[in-house]
Amino acid sequence: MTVTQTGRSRGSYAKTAARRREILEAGMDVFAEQGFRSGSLREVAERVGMSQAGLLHHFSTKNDLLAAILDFRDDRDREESGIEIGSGIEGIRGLLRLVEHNMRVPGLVELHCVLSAEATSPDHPAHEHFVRRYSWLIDGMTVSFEVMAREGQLVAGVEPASAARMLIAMMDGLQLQWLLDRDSVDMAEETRRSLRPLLTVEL
Amino acid sequence: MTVTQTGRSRGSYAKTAARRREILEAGMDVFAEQGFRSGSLREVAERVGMSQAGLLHHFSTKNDLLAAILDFRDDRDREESGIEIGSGIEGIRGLLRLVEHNMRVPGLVELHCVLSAEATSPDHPAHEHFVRRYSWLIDGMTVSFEVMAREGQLVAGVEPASAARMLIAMMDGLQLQWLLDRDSVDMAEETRRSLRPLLTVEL
DNA sequence: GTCTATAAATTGATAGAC
DNA sequence: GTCTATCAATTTATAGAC
Repeated sequence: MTVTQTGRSRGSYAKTAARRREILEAGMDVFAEQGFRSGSLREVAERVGMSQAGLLHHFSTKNDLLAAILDFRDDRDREESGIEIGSGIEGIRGLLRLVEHNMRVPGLVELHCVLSAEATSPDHPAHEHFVRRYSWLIDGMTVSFEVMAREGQLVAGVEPASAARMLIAMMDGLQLQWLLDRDSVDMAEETRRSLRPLLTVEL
Repeated sequence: MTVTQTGRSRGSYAKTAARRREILEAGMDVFAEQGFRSGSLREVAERVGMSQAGLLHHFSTKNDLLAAILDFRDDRDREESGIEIGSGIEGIRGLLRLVEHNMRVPGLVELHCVLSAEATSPDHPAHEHFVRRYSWLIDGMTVSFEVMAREGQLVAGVEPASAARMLIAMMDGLQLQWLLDRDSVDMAEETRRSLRPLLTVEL
């Protein structure tokens, strides 16, 4: 695509991008605290110090903002786990790194917890997103456990598909417990502990 | 307390109780689908065929209705699991019965999933309720696993407190996966499978 | 016990000035 | 790019008739 730059300075592009980013972060906070349905654009706008109409210049509908947030979150997760899914034990280690990082960002954990629960409703604007995400994630982890099984890293009798489901379920359930009482749970340690009886190797 | 019955027939009591119950059930449906914060009293009222003001005669605020729903749900769970928490392997079996029953009532599973996520927010009207509920539940299951450890029903090296946390986390996480795609998961079977490596006995 | 009417607040989105 | 003003819809809760 050829773009003809007509007087629009790099500065204004950068500023707009920075503004979008600010809105994105404020949106994540608000939707984490109140959920998407009951979080308001006005509240998001206030937190970045602008009017609600001003916000809608950057994201033209509330659903647009949600979509941008979901993309942003997925990118971050990929960076933080730093690994392709489905790559044997390194896939599991990547997920554990993500859990460790999550314990430093309660807001993001709350966002995931609240949005994924809301999105179980078929008419929620993020429903399809979460259905796809979980199917992708569990399929990928199943492949990882299959690879591990072939390399003798899995205890006999452990079903790769079940182990994958179990690991993801564990992570989600621990997040809920952690959000309700942060001091009581070490998510990463509990996750490792629950994997140990399934593996013949150390993580 | 002495009550002077002045003309009020038994029938009208029964009718009121039945009405409250109808509202309760409709409320559970609405809050399951839309969450508490964004579910509306009007919608609940419509589903039982009455006006929103009429509903408020039975539950004088929205929070009142929520509190009644939470109590009702707890009673049902106790009945359905049919067992005291903290009683060894029977405690775990009770929980498994509850999981089996839950697969026949998706609405109740969705209600729990959505409300517990919403309630991680400290200013949510159900926050204290869920904090207490989880601490009670995990403490109780910890005792159950401790009893099992003493009776040699636990594999060596399994921490009762961790096993308790893990079991609850697993159940919650599987509920989320099940709500997003009901055909893909057998919650009860997956839960049993995840417990097997921890026990020296059959469930 | 249930209704209509209404108050008072909040919501997402649009129009148009600057 | 941001604002003010505004619309139309929706919310919980109250007042008061029947």
